[in-house]
Amino acid sequence: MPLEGARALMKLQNAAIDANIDNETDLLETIQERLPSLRKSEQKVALVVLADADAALTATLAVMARTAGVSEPTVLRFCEAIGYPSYQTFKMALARSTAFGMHAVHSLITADDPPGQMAGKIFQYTLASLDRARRKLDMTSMEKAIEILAAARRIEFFGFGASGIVAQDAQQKFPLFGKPCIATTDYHQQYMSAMTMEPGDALVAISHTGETVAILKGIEAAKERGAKVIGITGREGALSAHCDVVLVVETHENTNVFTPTTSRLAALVVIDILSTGVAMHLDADHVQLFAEMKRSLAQMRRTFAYPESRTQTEPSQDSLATTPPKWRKPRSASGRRR
Amino acid sequence: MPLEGARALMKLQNAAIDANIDNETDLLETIQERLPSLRKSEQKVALVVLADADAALTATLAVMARTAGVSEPTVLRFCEAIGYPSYQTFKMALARSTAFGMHAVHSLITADDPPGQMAGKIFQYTLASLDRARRKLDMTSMEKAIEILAAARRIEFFGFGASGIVAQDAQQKFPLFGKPCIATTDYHQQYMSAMTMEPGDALVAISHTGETVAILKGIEAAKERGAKVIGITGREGALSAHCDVVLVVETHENTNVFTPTTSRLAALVVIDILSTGVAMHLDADHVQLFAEMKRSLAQMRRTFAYPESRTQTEPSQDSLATTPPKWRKPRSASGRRR
DNA sequence: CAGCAAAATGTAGAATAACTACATAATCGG
DNA sequence: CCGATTATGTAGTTATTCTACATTTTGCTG
Repeated sequence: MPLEGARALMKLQNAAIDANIDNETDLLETIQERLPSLRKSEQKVALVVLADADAALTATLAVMARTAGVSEPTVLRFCEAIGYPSYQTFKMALARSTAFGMHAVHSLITADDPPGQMAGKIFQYTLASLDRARRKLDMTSMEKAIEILAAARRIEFFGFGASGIVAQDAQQKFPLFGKPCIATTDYHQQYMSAMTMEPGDALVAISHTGETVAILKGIEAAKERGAKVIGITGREGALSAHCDVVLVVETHENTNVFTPTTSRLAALVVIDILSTGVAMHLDADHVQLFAEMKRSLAQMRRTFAYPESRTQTEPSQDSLATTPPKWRKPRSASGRRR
Repeated sequence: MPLEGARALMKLQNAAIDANIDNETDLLETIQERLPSLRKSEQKVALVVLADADAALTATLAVMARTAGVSEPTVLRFCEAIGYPSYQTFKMALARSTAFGMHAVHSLITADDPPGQMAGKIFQYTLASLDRARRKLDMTSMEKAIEILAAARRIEFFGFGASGIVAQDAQQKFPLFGKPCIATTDYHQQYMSAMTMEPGDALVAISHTGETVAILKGIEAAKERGAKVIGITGREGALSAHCDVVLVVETHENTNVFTPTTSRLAALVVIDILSTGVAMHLDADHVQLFAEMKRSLAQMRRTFAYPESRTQTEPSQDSLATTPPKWRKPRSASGRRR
């Protein structure tokens, strides 16, 4: 009797975990994690799925049971244990999570791949990495960061190497919303900038490793001067300790020479989100201004263009929505969403 | 009799088109395109699927038939017409293609969205855009570009604005493989660089619009001096005419103020592919060199790091594969792959 | 280590879903 | 308006999923 109660409770807890499975974590990853908590013959099923997810997609319940060497109901019980009410539901979820082949990421790029295949793998790897970043990103921190940036008088972006590129990208974006902003990729200049910061200013420090000492020095200086500091990094580390808000952008690890660097791409998407978030805090006038700027930039390109192409109209750039933002920070303490 | 033959032929042609459906084009897009060629009651089914793809995923054949107001076999005939042999196969394909919600892209970002939702939409939009770029990218041109870059003595990257960022990213990548390479984002410097180019040099011109006149001037100058020119652009345009190879990176259009600029991200992935392709042309010595460089960069970061984190080892960076590339251009005329 | 309880797995058959052959209705050219 | 052809629906067959129950295995206690 008490054991049954305990089991029921466990089921309930599982259900609670399950609730966020379909949206937020990769199914294959989940199966891997739960493997030890599964029953022996359910594990057989799990291993078959992990071994060849694509095959599992086309497999019928009977086939699945046979290849795993178990009975059909066991397969069903496996589905239930993972958090899906039926075999079909499970297969659908599996189809979704293997869409861009998180699983295929492990089929690394080798020197033997012909170019076409290599390109496909790089795209796949990139997409999978971004998807991972999406799932791992903490929205509460994101909201906090947006609040800080929206309230800031001016914004500084610090970064070296690939992160420097991200900083420069940010520099191109934020001023559009009337937010003075500078990207600095030189150590000395960074330090100088940091020393001139004041309360009400914001510093966005970008460092994939989170350990680059030069950046940390800049952060400390800015912090002492009373500025707010937002960190964008690949993992928790020395950087985290010194920031008001840390955005951890988790991508896949660089496992061999040929795997592309996806961290900068994910960081760029984060910049997109931040800048859009800040843009939403703007009032209608600014949005109008922004729309006009975009339009006239397009115009500028056309004017400078070759005669034969001058007639060609730019269809997309002109159809700019100018809806004023109705949403504005609802309550500053409303961080807890989802 | 002859009509039956014609129909059989048409089926065959459809099958030929179908062959690349699952890999290369988005299913919902395909359904939209084929809509007019479908029979009346099949169209009803198509509309139901397009209206709510997510609902279609969980729907059983009977439910599907009922909501569309047709009979079950009609739904099956619809699946066949779209190119899938069975309802199950179709559903799997649907699950895959809606994984990152190409369909949801049309649910634009509005000022009313709370931050969490906005971030989700931006990620979704970005992923969908990259996926589109992947499908539309021409591998034959890609291979040609890699050949040119691998053979080049030195490489120049030209770009303005967002494309300038892409150029700088390239500058950080290519030198790793012992390929002298410079990114130039200043018009005058571009022109000067172009004028000093020689046969055997390569210019990569990046322009999303493909109409920016300043870039075109640079291309012409480089071309006259006998350099090879590769263009990276968002669509066919004035740029195409002047390049040896054009890489068209198609993303989704910028439809409103808040949609992020995904073109630069897609271009960055293309740079990843190009640099990896060039890296594969290297001999073992260079790969070794590259691996060592990566290792020592990690070492450098550690040395400069804070004391408390010095003990922490960098796990991934050290496990670098050093397999020499076995694949080298198979035949220069073997462009036709896929 | 026997023996019992509880959990784990399998068996068999009921229920449901997908598919096929054929019949009827709609459409179109002459 | 009629016949030929295509489009759609009906009904029945086969395959698949699911459920209730039986059997085996595991683990624990005297």
